[in-house]
Amino acid sequence: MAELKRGPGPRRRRGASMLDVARLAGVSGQTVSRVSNGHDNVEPATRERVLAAMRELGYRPNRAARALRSGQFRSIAVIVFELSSFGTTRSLDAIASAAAARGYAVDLIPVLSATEERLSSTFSELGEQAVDGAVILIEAHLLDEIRLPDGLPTVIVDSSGLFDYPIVDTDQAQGARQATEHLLDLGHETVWHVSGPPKSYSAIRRQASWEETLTERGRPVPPALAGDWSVGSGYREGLTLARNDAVTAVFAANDQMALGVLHALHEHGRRVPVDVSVVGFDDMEESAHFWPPLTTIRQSFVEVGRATVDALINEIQSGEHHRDPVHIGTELVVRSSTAPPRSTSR
Amino acid sequence: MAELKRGPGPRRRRGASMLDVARLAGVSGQTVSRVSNGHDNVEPATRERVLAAMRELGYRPNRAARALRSGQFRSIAVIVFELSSFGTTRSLDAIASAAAARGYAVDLIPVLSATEERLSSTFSELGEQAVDGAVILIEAHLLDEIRLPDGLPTVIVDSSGLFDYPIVDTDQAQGARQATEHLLDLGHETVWHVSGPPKSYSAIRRQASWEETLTERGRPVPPALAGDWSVGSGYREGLTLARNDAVTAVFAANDQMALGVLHALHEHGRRVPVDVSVVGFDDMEESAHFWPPLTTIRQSFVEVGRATVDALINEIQSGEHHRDPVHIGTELVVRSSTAPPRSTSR
DNA sequence: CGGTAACATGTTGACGTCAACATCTACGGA
DNA sequence: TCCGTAGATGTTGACGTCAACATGTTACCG
Repeated sequence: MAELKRGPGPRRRRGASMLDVARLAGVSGQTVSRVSNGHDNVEPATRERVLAAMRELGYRPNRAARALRSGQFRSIAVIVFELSSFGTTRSLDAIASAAAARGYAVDLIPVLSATEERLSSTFSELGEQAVDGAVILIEAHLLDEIRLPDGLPTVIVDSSGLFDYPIVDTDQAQGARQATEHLLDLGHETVWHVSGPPKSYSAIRRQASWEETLTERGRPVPPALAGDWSVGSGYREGLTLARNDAVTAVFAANDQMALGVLHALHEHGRRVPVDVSVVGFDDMEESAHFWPPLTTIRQSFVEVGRATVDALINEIQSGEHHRDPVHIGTELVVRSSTAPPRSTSR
Repeated sequence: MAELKRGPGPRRRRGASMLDVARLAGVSGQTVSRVSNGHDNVEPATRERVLAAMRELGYRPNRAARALRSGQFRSIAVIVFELSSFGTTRSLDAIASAAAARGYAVDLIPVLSATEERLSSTFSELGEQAVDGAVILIEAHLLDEIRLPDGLPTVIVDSSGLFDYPIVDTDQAQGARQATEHLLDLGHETVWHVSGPPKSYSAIRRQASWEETLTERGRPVPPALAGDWSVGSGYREGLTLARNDAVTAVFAANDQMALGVLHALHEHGRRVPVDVSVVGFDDMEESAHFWPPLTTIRQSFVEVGRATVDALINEIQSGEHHRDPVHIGTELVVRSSTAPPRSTSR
């Protein structure tokens, strides 16, 4: 009976392993490992032979095996709510770059917005992810109902400080103060505020600082209008502001809502900045080309991302828990959406 | 001499393993594996005991071990150039969601924009990533100089079709035709075009389709103005258009550039849509609140993401290579930035 | 009441890597 | 000459999981 011939061994899909390289180079697997990891106790000639074999076989170390052996995945999870928000996107970008620079991969874990119930299941699955740590880019309040996996190093961006995790964030208070003071300094009697979602700590802090600044200066504090970061909410609240002739200065908690406010003001024929001045927060790329170009508060997402990754990787590698919050400074960018009030009434 | 007491065994950082659970439940590791994977050949009572043990120990399967055993990582890489572009962000979001729904993790691999040289190194490292496949969200032209890892299933979003990888993309031609025809139907003599970067295939196809539509209708084809997707470039080219009184209709290859064009037109006192009509492409959330609200072409990033992930996972699991490009339809969204020309000159 | 199918459960080994330890070689000093 | 030593290289086993196979148990059949 004819033998079953299967060619030169079963064509396995997997790539070449260390042992394949070792065989080809006529050395032991361990030597390949040493070359692969750049250890220096290898004869130059041997190293050459091994490298050649690697090249010939297209050898790539298997990360799964490495991770299994070392217990480290060299990758971190970033948990995001949705990417539509400008800030989140930029933070993610910055975090990914910073992580890559440190040799860590980034696992993107999206949480469905509509079905928040899915959140907890996502989190419970997080424990199964092949990651050494996690960055939470979600509005922190959602964490109330959530149990983070025990023992997984975690850093939160945007938080109340109520949680026992390191926190990295833009200095919200500073930014809101800069925005408010800029408008007051121009001569406005007071400043109205369109806030972010009432459960976001970033939003809360921006609002608190706006209020504080007004109070310090002895100005009346108008009721804050609650938005949700979206352009649409800015427009909605903007309509209210547009109808109120007493409004001469508005501080929106982000640029997107500021855009909505501009839209509403335009629709109602209120001129910007002649009748009403508007300030945003974020300095997204588009803001310089709004009509009129938007005065805003610039925050450094790159720095936030770098600091976040630093804090996380530091905790992963040292096991230590840095509780000190890190705050990244902000900068006022003046464009043409702000000007002195038409008639300085006082 | 006193013994070194170290408590109840060395406190290992690693979580409980299958064997720990097995021991606690008084069964073999294999039975735990069966419960863990939902096989049904386990006595209900035993299953209960195992589940209880899992709960008590907080057991989570180790993905590295699973991956090593099975040769599958259940994760895919998404290679992005930068996240600043709206389209990329939305695609990424959609891909991440679709992948999560299929039980795959997403590895975000950023490629530095400034140092394009880093690109190839990133790619060579890609082989080391613990992924089963890759999605390329980069402008495909960058791939010319790049060697993709052999044998790694890959899908390209935005491509010329020159590569031997499955391609998924919005139907650029259809969208550009809709935009151009909308303006012509309003009575404009012809349509000017601010294109995307000349090396992006999406941009090329939008431009080609714009040109073709004009030609079909026997209209003059003005020179295309080359932008690079950014607001700033839209503004720059917009200045040229604003100075030219012959321009009554503009089709910008994306909403961000359209915003720049609006800015330039405003600055030069050209009214939109009275003097000039403008159409964008993408329908980003902000577009409805530009001033005036932007008429644009809506593309379904969700569908593109889903189709991309489907194609990729399909290839991963079946090993088959679908070469047919997938095109996702577009939709014209009419807002107030377009209107008939002031005086229908003919 | 032996035989055996059907099912629950256990045992073994291999996936690829690398730390720890074991050998082996070459060379210098006494 | 012999030993010690340093450096190169090899051998072994374990990380956690799961497919394949082995064993045990029950129950039903003729």
